[in-house]
Amino acid sequence: MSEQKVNNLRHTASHLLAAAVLDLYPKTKHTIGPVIENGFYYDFEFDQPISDKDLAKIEKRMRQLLLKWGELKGREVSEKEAQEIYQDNSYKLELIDELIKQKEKITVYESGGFVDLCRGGHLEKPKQELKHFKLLSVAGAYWRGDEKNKMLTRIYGTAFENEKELMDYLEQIQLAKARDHKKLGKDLGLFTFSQLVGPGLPLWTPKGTLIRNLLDDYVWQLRCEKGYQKVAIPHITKKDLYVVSGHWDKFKNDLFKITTREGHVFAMKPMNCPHHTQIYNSQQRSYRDLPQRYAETTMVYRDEQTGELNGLSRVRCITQDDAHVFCRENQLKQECLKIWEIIERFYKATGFPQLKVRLSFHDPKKMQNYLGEEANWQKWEQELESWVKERGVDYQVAIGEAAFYGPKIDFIAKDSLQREWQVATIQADRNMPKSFELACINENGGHEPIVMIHAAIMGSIERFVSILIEHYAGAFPVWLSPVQVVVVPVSNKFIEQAQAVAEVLNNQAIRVETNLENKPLGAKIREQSLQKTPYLCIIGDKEVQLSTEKEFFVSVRTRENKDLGQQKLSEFIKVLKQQIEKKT
RNA sequence: GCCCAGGUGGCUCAGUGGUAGAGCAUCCCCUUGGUAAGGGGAAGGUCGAGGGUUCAAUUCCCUCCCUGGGCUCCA
Repeated sequence: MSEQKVNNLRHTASHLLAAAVLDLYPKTKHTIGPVIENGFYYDFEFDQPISDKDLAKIEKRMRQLLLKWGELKGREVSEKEAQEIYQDNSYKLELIDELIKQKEKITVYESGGFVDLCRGGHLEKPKQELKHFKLLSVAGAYWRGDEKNKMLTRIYGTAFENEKELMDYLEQIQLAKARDHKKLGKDLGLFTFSQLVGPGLPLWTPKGTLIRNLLDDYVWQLRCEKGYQKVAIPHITKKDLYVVSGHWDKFKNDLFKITTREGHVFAMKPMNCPHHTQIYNSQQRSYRDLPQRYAETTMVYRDEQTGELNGLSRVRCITQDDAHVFCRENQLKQECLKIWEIIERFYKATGFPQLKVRLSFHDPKKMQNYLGEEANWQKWEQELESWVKERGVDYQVAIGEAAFYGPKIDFIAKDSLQREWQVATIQADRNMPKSFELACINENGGHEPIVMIHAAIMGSIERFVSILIEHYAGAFPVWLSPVQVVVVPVSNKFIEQAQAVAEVLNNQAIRVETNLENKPLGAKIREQSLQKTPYLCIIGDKEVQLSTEKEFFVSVRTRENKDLGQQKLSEFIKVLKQQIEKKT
């Protein structure tokens, strides 16, 4: 089905939704109802609260009204007529005013007695073509997306050309729910939240911590190869640091502030770059010492509004795998490309071989949001774009997505449900070096301003782990599995042998557990499957018979329900180690 | 922060104006088993917190806390 047709389908459905709502709740004011990815919505001002329990009723009315709907007939109306139609609807009047100001034609479309301000694009035969739609949820949304405006009630829905596509889509939503990291994180015992500790402050269990550390160790391994050095900084600072960096001005409402007993204002660090500049600036730097590459995985703290918090995806304490490179202009490209290389290797190993590249640029219309001169921004952005072009990768440009201090190369991963997540980032920054007067002594003995690169591979470890959990539905690759093997005796006659096998695995640095519970094998297999442990080693009479003094035999079973049969323990360990080494 | 919906044992959920139930998990006993749940028993909850209405509140009302779906924001 063509994209245009789907859009028309959904656009028509949104009109029908508005018609049904006005029919059921005549005092409602309808506002706008665009088509979005995977569906449509319509925003209303209701005179009474609407909840998702009302959706079935509205959907039913939509189907009733549809019986009377023919083609939506469009016509141009005069300014006066338009204002008359919507005399009681301030939202539509605002839209009409805008059309007038922009000297655009005002058109309305009508079907089944329902008239809506619209520029067209509908189905020709709604009654026949609009069959497979569903209302999905109710939400609040500010008029025109501005929090200063009134909050309206948004109804989300979707429509497809045939029943199968609709059902597939609804199933997709269910699938996503089943692998929600908040659910799996609990089921797999990776992290938890405590009401005493507070919202947005995850607590990591031993298993979850293991995953965090494995990921972080791998990032460090890759960075180490590129000449990075670890640094460490305190988690609070005098406010003065952020006044100089510009963060105080821009983000002071989002900082956790601390007043000392002597009345000085401190803040929990919301990012690390200003601290790192002070390490760079702790001594005079020769051009020979550059680049200085500092890496630090550390938590930052941001006073996010409670409504913005969500599982691990959005938290108040974020672990960043942060790095800052301080270098000369002529080293910038090479350093950025090194980071790019790290990013590619890391995402390949974590199951995202294809990354999309996004250039996040400033918005020329909103220069008040950025430090520095616009002409410079353009120059810096062209520079980034030229490197990306040189590498010959596809990319998109996102206006207004830059950091306030510089443009970014952002990397976007696509997960197994085809959802996209912004992950790694490389940012070239001349503003903060200027604010902190970062320089080096160059070949001529002069002070030369330097450039600073901000680079995160995972970005936020919390968020990255949440993406990984959902990407793998909790079935992590062997190298990341908190428990790689569970050893299970068929009955307690074989406990001793099971423990001996586990010890061998443990001595080979395999993460192994034994399951000696008083339960039948089937129950233990079920547990392995639910916990997504990659391998189960089964020890029973047959394995004991095969085993010798020098060599244990085990029966191996995978979490994918495959029986790999009896094999030598040493052979199994070899296979395991290969998988861990190759990170598969 | 804003709109809507929720919060009942560790988990998933039922239920009621007269202070609570199920399944799974836990613990104990029996069973000693071969590829997704063996059987029995016990223990476990001031029904998110505080206030109000009432003879009586987990249930009705208010405030707050927390969670979810969105919106706004995101260095």
